Amino acid sequence: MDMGSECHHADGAHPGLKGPALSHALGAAETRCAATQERLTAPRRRVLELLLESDAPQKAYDLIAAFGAHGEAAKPPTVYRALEFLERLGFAHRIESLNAYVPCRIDGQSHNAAFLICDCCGAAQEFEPDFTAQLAAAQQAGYEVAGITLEARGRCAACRVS
Amino acid sequence: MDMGSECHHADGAHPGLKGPALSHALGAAETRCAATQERLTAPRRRVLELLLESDAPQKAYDLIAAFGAHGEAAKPPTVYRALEFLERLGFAHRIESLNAYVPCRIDGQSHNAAFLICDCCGAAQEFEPDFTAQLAAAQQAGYEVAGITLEARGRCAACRVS
DNA sequence: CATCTTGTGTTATGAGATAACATAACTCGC
DNA sequence: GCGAGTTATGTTATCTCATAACACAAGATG
Repeated sequence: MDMGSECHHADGAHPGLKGPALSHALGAAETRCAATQERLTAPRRRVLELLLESDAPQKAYDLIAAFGAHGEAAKPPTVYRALEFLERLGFAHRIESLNAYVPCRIDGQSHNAAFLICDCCGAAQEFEPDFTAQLAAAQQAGYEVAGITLEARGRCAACRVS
Repeated sequence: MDMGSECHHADGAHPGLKGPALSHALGAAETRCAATQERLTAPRRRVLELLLESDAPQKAYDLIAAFGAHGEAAKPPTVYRALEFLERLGFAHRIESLNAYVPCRIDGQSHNAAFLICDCCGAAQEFEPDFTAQLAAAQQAGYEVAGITLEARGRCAACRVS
């Protein structure tokens, strides 16, 4: 992952999950899938695991390279299909401006997402979007909105200090 | 440009410019460049012209193919550089979720943009964004925001009728 | 247990974007 | 005008990102 060139701050905001926290998050995903007749199969679970473990947005080919337990790469469709599934169920989001993926950090799955992306350290913090104003504008224009994504770039608190 | 598979509505919202209207828009761009010591060189002007003429978001390789006056294609860097320039000056926007480009339809150039994208006919309507709520959320998280883009997908008024 | 549907494995290729380097064109001071 | 510095372009090659297409396997349903 390209961290930008300006600074080398660690991303303390989302350290990535490991051990029990990781297992718990994966278990919760299992539960939610079971409740909706969806199948969290091995490759899907593995990709979600990789996303949850990481502390920064992951490129598809990073996931492909890291997929195998012993260093073997996956084939691209394996990972892209898993990502498609995870996005559909709200377990992951694609950050368009980065061509990268993050696990969803907000509880209830929604088709909307909003990110604060640090140009400096590469961190992407998800926040609960309030799209009231934009939905009103859309309605006025006669649009029926199916989903909104918002991506703000700038500098995070840690990088502003330096 | 992929128009989606569901419908075949024409995009009446942004018919694309031609003749005097096109010349006027290009002239205005010249003026704004002159005012800021920027150079609207031939390739930049040509790419802006192609964007203004079109009635839908244009893929980079569409622009590359259409670049030459007599059907010859441009080399990719020619068009990508022009797009970079046009984005920097606020004459064009990239729509991340489409990998496509549109001319700016809002007067004052800003680093923010918001789009309503029709899944059905492919139209992308720019609207004046009110990011008050999101900027407040960003500030609370300690972020210094340099730019925001918002992309809403759904169905436009014309496509909802059918 | 036949069949339908959904998911996976695999190969190949398509689409989107940029690195690197040489050349040309502005611009500014003289 | 003209040399030096800067900005833009032309060109080749390559890199990154994503999907089409088809065969096979696994779970679901009657």
